[in-house]
Amino acid sequence: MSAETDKSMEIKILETAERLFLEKGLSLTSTTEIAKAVGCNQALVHYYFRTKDKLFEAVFQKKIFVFITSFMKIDGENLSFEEKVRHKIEAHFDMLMENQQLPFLFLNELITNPSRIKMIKENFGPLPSLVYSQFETELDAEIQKGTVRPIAVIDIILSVFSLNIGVFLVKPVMKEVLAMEEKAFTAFARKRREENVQMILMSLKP
Amino acid sequence: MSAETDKSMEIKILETAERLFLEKGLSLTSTTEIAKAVGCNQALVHYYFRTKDKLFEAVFQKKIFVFITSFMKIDGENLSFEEKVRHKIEAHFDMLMENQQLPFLFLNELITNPSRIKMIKENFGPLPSLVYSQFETELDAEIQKGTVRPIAVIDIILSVFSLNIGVFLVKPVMKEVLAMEEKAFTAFARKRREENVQMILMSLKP
DNA sequence: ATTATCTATAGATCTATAGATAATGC
DNA sequence: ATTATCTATAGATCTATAGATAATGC
Repeated sequence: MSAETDKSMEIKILETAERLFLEKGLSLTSTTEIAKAVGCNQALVHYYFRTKDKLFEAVFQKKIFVFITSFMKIDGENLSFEEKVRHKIEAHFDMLMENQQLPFLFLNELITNPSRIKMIKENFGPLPSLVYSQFETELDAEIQKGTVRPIAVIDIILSVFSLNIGVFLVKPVMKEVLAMEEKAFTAFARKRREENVQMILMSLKP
Repeated sequence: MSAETDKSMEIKILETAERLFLEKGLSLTSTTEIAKAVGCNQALVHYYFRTKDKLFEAVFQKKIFVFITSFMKIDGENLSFEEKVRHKIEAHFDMLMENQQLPFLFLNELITNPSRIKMIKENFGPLPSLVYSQFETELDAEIQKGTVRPIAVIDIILSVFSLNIGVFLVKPVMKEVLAMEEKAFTAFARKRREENVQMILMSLKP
């Protein structure tokens, strides 16, 4: 009895759905296809998750959680502000490295179903905004001290998101146009990780 | 006889398809829906474009063209390197401002149909790489002079793309989470335009 | 008894095409 | 005559559910 067969069907369905949704998005993945990949019949998918949309929501929640928490790690108190910023950027980048299709999944949903964003907001409660305002306090202190130029948190976050996510969004194009192999891309991404950190840190200089 | 009725059905279909594909992507737009929006029957869509995929390709080509040419404008010779870079970033940003759903369309296709990238490559011939290598020459000259730190063109392009596109990708989230109106977003985007220019220019400093 | 899994099917799409009719260009 | 437009339909999905059967927990 392999580990695979040990897993409950419910979990197998969820995991397969996750894989397929990440590969091809919600609308191009059918419950029929999920069932086929799992090795059960299509009715069972609906037995456990009722509707395709609820199944997707379960996957989406999991992934949103991974995404959001990566940016919320609270660092040790003994680090300098610059080091804290570096760690946050790197944590975010590393999460993306581990979950390379994640940006595509999110962006896809942003177009087709903006209402799912509301769901995120409601489900995560006050934790993200707590972390946000804590970072804001630290940032403002640095600005007061004159070690960081006046800048809003939202601008920093947007720059980090953009630069980090951009590396993975452009991946299919680079692979095609520059005939880049997976290994070459990984090397490129590693360089970009540091490049992104440097760009952000430089942009904070007064 | 309004201007609308004057347009040939073929053009009306193409324009409507463009609008719907940009709004909801390829897979969520049916030829039935396009026909309904145009005001003709569904068979006519196929009469002019044979398949839904060919219709999409026609739209996609047009949009890719807009996207690529925005980054290829050749500036006057009398501008400094820094000013040329600024102009390129701004041209790219302005094109996105005018075509805000474009990044979503592209990213959507990157996931579902990476082979369409190949099509782009083949259809545009050597022009993009000519502009690319001309920019590379100018960049290398600056690096030689010591006015710009050693950096590859691809890194600059990726940073510009990421920062510019990021503004529009994050728009639905900002509108939802920060309850931002269209007007507020436009103001935010205008600030980001200059912010992005500054970030790139700073990152080029030796 | 309850829960998990299957078979079968209704009903709603959707794409693409065949074939009929209307409009247009010589 | 040729081109544009329509009606009708085949065939392929796909989602969701009803109802039958098998497996499991007391």
